[in-house]
Amino acid sequence: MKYEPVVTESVAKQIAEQIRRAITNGTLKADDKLPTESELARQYNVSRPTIREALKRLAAKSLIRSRRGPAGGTFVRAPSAEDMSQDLISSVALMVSLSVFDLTEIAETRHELERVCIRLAVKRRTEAELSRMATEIKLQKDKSLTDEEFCASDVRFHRALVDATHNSVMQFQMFTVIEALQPVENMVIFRFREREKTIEQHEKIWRALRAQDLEKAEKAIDEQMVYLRKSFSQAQEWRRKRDSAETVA
Amino acid sequence: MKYEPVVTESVAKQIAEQIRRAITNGTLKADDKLPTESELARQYNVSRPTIREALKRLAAKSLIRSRRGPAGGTFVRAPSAEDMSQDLISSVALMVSLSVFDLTEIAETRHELERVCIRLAVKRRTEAELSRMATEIKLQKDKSLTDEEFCASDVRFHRALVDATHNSVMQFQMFTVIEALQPVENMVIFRFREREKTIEQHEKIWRALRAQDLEKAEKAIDEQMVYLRKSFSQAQEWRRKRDSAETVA
DNA sequence: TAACAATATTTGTCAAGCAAATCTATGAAT
DNA sequence: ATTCATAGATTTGCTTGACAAATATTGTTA
Repeated sequence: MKYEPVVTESVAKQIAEQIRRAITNGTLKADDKLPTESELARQYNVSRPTIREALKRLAAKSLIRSRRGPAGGTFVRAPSAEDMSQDLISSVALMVSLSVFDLTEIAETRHELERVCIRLAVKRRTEAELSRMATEIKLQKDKSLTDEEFCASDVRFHRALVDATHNSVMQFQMFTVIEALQPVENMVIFRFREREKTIEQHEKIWRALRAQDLEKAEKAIDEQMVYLRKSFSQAQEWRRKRDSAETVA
Repeated sequence: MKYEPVVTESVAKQIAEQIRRAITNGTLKADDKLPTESELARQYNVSRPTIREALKRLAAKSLIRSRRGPAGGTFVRAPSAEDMSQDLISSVALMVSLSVFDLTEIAETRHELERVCIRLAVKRRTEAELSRMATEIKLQKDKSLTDEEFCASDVRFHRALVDATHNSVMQFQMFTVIEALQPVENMVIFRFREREKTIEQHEKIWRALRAQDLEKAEKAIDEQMVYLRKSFSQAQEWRRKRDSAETVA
């Protein structure tokens, strides 16, 4: 007979959870130093390897960092938005590769979020973002750019657009979907998209943003997305054909 | 003189990263069994505790799970959207408590995302979601409900609204901001919001959704958010006063 | 045949210690 | 006296070896 998975959680996990709570509820603050591993082992009445397993769990979530040496030890680390963004992006990438998330849904979400961004950006964009975007557009016109460089510039352009919302939560959310779509988007750009058309759309967005013309801006975003989706389904079609060809062969 | 933090990453971290990549790129699939810890230790030429530290890092990200016994071992676990959502929510909650994210920004993001949701939901809502929402509205009218129960019902109402988009990525994103705002929102409801007004707004949203009337739906959402923000700033004001009073005392 | 017990396998934990990093303080050379 | 090098001291990183607990399998007995 099969046993049900045991309910008792490992000591290491419990300790990790306890420390995590201490961080969450403010008992442990950023840059606070935890006791040494030996000290923790004594306090919790467990061995040092067990403590280490607990700490590694927290380190995996970048809640703590450790340094060796006399002034070293384990310190609480305030997770930055960047850290979390990176984590989230890699998780989403994994789920896309496992087909948990559908690319079509990601594309739709991106479109809708970008519409939101443009609404906010039209109101709040500063010269800083406008000039960042202008720089990228200029760069994109350079015919000697490789496809990789062009894609990277495309990402930077959209990042500047998101930054123009001046809302860090919005940025956080948006980066996730932008990055999750990036592999496919690169493929699309490599195979099907003409640079001229992309640049033209970027310029439309930029002009609308500079003029703070919401209507034109939304139209530009929609147009861009219609085009991206068309290329995107072309790419999927192409990939479908290639896959079925491989199956036959 | 201070040393720069050492560049060499720990062996355990490298191994964890290697296994993570194997999962990401499909070399290891869901429910695949990894070699035993001893076997891995032999393969990587490290000790078992080191392997365990690596595995615990992955377990912390719920990429693997372990069972004891002869048929036990370490198995690759396909992370579900639920897992990830939970992870993300707890991370965001932490960052809110550390003031990395501003509540005003979260509120704005939620408003904008909810506008997006309503746009999609108006087109795609099914009877299932409509009836879930109706159930909650009915429940909310029960005067004997505790504040906690009322809040929980409020969350379920909005969850149904998000589900009506039938876009799992959108749901994923939305749950994050809903949950991140929840503690404050509860406080607001407890102290400042009148239930009748909240219910009235829910009903407006529901009717617009049933009629698939986009204009009315957007208006209802906007109205709700104006009200929420007003209560929200009242609550912040109240908290500010309480804090400064404490400082004086 | 069915219930039960022994056994093997695998993760969980412990113990003690060495290695590597790195800060601090001491001492030597200028 | 000041600066530089060097020798501890301290803390994490890692190893070895072993035992404990969980649990599937296999054999034994009623």
